[in-house]
Amino acid sequence: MFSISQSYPTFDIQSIVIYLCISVSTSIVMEIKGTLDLKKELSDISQCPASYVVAVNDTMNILSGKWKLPIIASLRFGKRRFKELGREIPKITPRMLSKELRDLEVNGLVRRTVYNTVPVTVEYELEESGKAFDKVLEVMIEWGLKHREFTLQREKPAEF
Amino acid sequence: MFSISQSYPTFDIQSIVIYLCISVSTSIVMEIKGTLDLKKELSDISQCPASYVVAVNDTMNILSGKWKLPIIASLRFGKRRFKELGREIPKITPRMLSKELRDLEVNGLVRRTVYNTVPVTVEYELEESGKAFDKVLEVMIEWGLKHREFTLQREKPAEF
DNA sequence: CAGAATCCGGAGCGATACTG
DNA sequence: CAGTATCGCTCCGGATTCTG
Repeated sequence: MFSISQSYPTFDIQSIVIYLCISVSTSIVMEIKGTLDLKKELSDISQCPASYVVAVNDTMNILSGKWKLPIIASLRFGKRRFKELGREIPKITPRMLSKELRDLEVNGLVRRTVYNTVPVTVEYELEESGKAFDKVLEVMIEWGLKHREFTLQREKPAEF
Repeated sequence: MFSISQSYPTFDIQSIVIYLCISVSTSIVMEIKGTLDLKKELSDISQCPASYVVAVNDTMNILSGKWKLPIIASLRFGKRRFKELGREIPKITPRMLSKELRDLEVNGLVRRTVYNTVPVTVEYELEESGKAFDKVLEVMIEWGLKHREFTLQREKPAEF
């Protein structure tokens, strides 16, 4: 629906990598997050390569944690209540479900709605960003399939 | 360069999610990996939705670990020796560098070449899959930027 | 129903020292 | 140079119990 080159003309995968080296060690990322004015950061977002680091870091935060993906996956089918999620996601405990849902909520991927019923009803659903996360999943699948295909070809050359 | 719909016509993000629920809990994935004949798996790869789970799991294995991304990032610039990587990636210890490099090697992302010099010289470089991983990074960046943009707009609506 | 509180074991990672 | 070996800690996540 929209191409990378259109939206972010200065996108250059080459330029990010050096920043990535220092990114995941969380020092610089935290610095940027903490001290920078958010509005200013937004205005620079398509120019500054450092923003790429933050972007990757953001994505990694979503990916981190054992249950984030299953939860997002489950919510893709539509609104879910706490217990429903617990049933749909095998082996997850209420503690983990609660924690991961809160993470996703503060990160703006999931919207939490409380209804004044007795007892209380709580519904979770994906925000725009949560739905857009499909794109990341798609590429992960695509790469994973390709990678497997490639690896199998290389590892069994003498079989034929 | 190639679109998902072309390469994997049966690709359906909807069908994967239910599988994803059980994927990251590693039970089914391990089952598939261990018991299935690899050749058979390869032939089914564009049909079986379970392969999506494995694919995502593969990608997650790459993403896991604090130093995998920095290492890949560093290797994108070309061949590197052990010590060079150690210098380019801040704060990484030889122990972790060694461990993560071996992980990447057995997963087929990095090729390790030993030269018969005195003392020994070892060079690391990205395999095809490693280079192709750019695509994943790109989308992560794209999503991260969009996500930030979207989140900032939502959180500061009354400012104007 | 929708969680919070507490306890606890293991994996992941760091620091340091050593080796072919 | 290119790693390995050992120790120790932190924190993620599981199990269980309790609450508004």
